[in-house]
Amino acid sequence: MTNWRRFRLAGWLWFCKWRVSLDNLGDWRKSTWCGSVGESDIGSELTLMGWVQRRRDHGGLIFIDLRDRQGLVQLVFNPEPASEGSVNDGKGVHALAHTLRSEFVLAVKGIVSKRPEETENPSLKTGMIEVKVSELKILSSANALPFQIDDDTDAGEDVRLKHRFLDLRRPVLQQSLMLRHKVSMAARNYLSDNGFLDIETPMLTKSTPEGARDFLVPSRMNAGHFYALPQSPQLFKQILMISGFDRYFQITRCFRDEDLRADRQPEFTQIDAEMSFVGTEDVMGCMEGLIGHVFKEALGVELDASFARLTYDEAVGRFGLDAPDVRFGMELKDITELVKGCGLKVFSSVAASGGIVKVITAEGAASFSRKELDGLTELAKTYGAKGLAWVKLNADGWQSPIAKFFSDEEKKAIEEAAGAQVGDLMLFGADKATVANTALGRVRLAIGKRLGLIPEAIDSSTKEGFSFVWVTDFPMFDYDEHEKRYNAVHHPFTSPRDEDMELLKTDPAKVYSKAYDLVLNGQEIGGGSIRIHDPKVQAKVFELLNIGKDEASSKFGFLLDALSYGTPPHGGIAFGLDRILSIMIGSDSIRDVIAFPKTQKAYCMMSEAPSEIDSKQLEDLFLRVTKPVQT
RNA sequence: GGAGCCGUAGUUAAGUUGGUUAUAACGCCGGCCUGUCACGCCGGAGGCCGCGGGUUCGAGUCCCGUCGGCUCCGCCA
Repeated sequence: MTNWRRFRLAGWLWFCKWRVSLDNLGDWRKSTWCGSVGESDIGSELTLMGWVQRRRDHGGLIFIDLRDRQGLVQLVFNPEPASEGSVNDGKGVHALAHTLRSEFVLAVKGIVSKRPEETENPSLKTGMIEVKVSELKILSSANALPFQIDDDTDAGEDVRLKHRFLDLRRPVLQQSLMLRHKVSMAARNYLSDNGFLDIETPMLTKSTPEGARDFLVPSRMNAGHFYALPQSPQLFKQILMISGFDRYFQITRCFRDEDLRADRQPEFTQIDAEMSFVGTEDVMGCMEGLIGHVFKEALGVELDASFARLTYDEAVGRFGLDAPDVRFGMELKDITELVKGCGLKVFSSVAASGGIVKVITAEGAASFSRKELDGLTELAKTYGAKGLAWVKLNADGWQSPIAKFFSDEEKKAIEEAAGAQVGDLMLFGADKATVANTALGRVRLAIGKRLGLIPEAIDSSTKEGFSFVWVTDFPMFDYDEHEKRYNAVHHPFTSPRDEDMELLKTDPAKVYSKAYDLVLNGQEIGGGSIRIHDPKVQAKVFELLNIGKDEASSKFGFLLDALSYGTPPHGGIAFGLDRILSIMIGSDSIRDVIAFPKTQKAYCMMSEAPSEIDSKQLEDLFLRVTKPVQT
């Protein structure tokens, strides 16, 4: 490079830095997505727009990976002059390219060319071609980034959530949200094609202290009165059935002011549907069609036409949980009768006092270390178990702290009931039924993971990755020992089974409902029921739930009123869209499928909501904050 | 309400028994570089060790509290 040329270039670089104004888009329009440029475009001039993924500046040659939602394409900047009449002459384009940094937004015109021999990049969709840039516009510059825009970025989730606008540029999140769009469109199309009408229900609605805590909205027009954000459109969709719409659906936000989990956000999205003149099988059948359509459209996976069924009692009895993971066996076996007279007091006394003793057998797990067993015991304890007895079945018999309490006959009978072979590990839960089932059910899942029976990453390209099961026939009520009253297991509008109607009066604890949950890979992804359409039955259920006449009429008066004006038998279901998606993409957290999720303290790290408000706003709403502001 | 894990440059991490000037990688800034694609090479800047208190001659390190993130129990009809 001559001194003169060096001087000219230095001048250009100085000019590029000095100039503060960015280029205007002008009449440039993109001709295609960066990630969609292909070999068929070779030879043609394209206009591309996107973000600078990475710059590889060789001093002479400069390579830029330009990114948009479809992918990357390599731009090449040559120092040679470009064609006449371009917005920058060739040297200008090249010099300008030196100033490019990560996440600058560019518009370029250039010729698509086949890459020279040996420089193709097979790991890139567009790796056979590159774009030789003749004209460049810098539409926007960017500050140094808090983290790399990259699928395997190493930044923590809190950093990413604070800069969610950058996080969302990562291809993996772009793809998740595109999948979300596909799922939601497929659901809409299926439901619409099957006669369901999309009808909106209010977001400002009535607080119903039953169930989850409400998010409340103060009413300026009505001092001291509050709306609640809907926990679900439950009552409104039933009203729509009573109004004669016959089939309704909505993909809608629901709000619950409860503590968060990996699979629970304060606002989440339901695919909500309701149908008239149907029974449980009609709803389940129709929804199998919905789920099948969604998986086909969104993932290209052809599911079985119908899903497995388990009653609630079977699910809890065999798997310990009402959302069973049926991808593997290791079922719970009841040995209460066998241990009634055994020498181990923990077992015999539980058996004698109405509790249950159950066992699971982990194949080949006799090799588990003491540490692993302790870990499983700790796990069982978090679910209320007092401990977790274990037996390693070795060639020479039981290796176990509890071995000495059992006779040879008892051991043999237990092994047989448990289906245990030499080399297996038996784990026992002894407690009241709910505790023993839950604890063993959870231990079963932990061992399933440990033994690889639950795959670490599911294969979302085949139906084998997805294990659906309906859980039906839930109990109507469970008894709240603290408050000494019945609670609705599903919700207070769920219909009892026809054959159990009489039991409502005599033995409510034995009444089963027409409720059903859909479980996918051990996670509840949806649930619904046939509703009560007889006001007399509804009144009886309220009575059992200890909801008095006045209370019922003040909380649900409009529904009770509506029920008495000609109500079709009806029922429906709601799916957790976020949960379905997180399973589809193999994530443990629904935050990965929500554009702007909140932290465990229900805080948005990007917008910094919730926040304090100024006193004028409070005055308008007739509110006074009593919490100490800050100490 | 409770349990556990975590918090050190922009980011991710290391930091010994409590002991000189707190390391590294990536990123950033500057220079060189015409076939790279995690480009390469040379140089440089960058720190309230989350915050507050305590123990100590001395604290990133030990103790107490607190704030924040994550996971879980309770809660989520």
